[in-house]
Amino acid sequence: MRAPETTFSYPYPHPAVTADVVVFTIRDGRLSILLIRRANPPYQGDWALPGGFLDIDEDLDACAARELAEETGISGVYLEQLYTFGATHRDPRERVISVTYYALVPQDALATPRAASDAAEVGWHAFDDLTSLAFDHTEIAEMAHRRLVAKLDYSTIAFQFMPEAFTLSELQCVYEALRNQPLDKRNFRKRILSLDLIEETGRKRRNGKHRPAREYRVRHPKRVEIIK
Amino acid sequence: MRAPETTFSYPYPHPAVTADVVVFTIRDGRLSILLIRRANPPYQGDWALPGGFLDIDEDLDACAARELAEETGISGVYLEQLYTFGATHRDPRERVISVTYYALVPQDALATPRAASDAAEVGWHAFDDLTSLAFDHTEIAEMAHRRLVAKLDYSTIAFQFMPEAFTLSELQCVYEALRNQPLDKRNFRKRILSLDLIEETGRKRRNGKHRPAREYRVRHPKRVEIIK
DNA sequence: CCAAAAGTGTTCACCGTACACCCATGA
DNA sequence: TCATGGGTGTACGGTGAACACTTTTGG
Repeated sequence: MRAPETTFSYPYPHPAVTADVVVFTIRDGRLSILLIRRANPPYQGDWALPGGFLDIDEDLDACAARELAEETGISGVYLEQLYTFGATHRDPRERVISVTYYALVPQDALATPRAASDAAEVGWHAFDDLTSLAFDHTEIAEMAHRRLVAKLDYSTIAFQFMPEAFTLSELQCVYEALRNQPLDKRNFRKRILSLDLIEETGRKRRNGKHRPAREYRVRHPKRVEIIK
Repeated sequence: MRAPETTFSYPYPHPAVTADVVVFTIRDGRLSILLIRRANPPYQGDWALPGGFLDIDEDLDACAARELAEETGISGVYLEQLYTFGATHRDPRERVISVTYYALVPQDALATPRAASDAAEVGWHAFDDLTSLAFDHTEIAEMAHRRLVAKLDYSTIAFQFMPEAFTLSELQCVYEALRNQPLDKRNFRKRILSLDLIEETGRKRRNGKHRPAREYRVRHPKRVEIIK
């Protein structure tokens, strides 16, 4: 550390620090992310990730959760740190270090996210249709997507997208949306059930003019963690 | 973003930002990390990770590389961002956000790292013998270790520990040190060679009173990347 | 009885694992 | 000739992938 230890704090200029969040969900069978249209310059009118400045006495994780709640009304969801972006001119106003997170929101939990005062608009956007976002947020969203897809293979992260009760077909749709490819129904069900992670609720889901599907729930919701 | 857009910069206090690096190598068949004994308070006399404050016009990655070079003389090695630690009181002096990295140093490249002016001492320590470090650096080192071990399974990261020319036995020692368990020689060689990533140099290594070992090198040193 | 999604087993190829002996060299 | 690490092949079991038909309901 280069700080002169005799002074209270490091005497050189400090950068600003923000937490920004890539919020994923599955809507209509498509992976989607939540964006905010910027009400003010820079990038006024562009879509951006929810996020904001770190309070000086606030933990990083708490900042991400708070900004998410303030700007979109979403709370209580899976939230994990992704990466820290700190290129020197990523924000034209001043030096800003962005500690980024990604969040996974269950399919049903969303109704409509509410817009906060400093956001002109909040909305879900299909990930595949993203055009360019404000700042370096496109790059951030792409990294979050790569991480999410990679984690599918060695974790049970996909369950974070499910409501409390769900059917195996719904779960399969989530996997298919994330991988962007169809899966074999029999192999999928075999693999999921062999994890011994979900159990039948006993109820059935009537969903149209066809055979009703069994409902399942996660056995121990507290620890839907990495398996492997 | 909550910043009033009419002012040039965010008017609330900014935290300090540091880059800290967990430097790994293999010494005498043991995974080791490079530590610096702190010359000044806080934690005076304790061992800590190399690292230091971010310059206001410097990229994060550049800061990590610079601090590593300044404090230990090591440069040109594999360096990857790990995680960002930002608990509110992790540094007693002021609010400090630590963007952490880990580095992998080839076995031979090291002679002795040189100590910088503000470090009383620099030295390699067997990872398994670590006692507690300054700040939250123990936690950081443990996370880096978990990441390193996890990456062994789906990447070719272990080659970063190898000098330009090496034998298969040496490579196997590296894997064994990282996993902390012995591997079958035949299976190991089969797996490594099937990657088609290394080639014989044509030379042999004479290393005592026994059969000489073939030397290998990485085929395309530029892209020893994730394989899977 | 027809349309639509739910539900169900078997076969095969591949890969990771277990396992033991001969080879080349220096002393 | 002996001690030491270098170098080699096969057999087995488990896992992931391919693949098609019957069941249950609503209209």
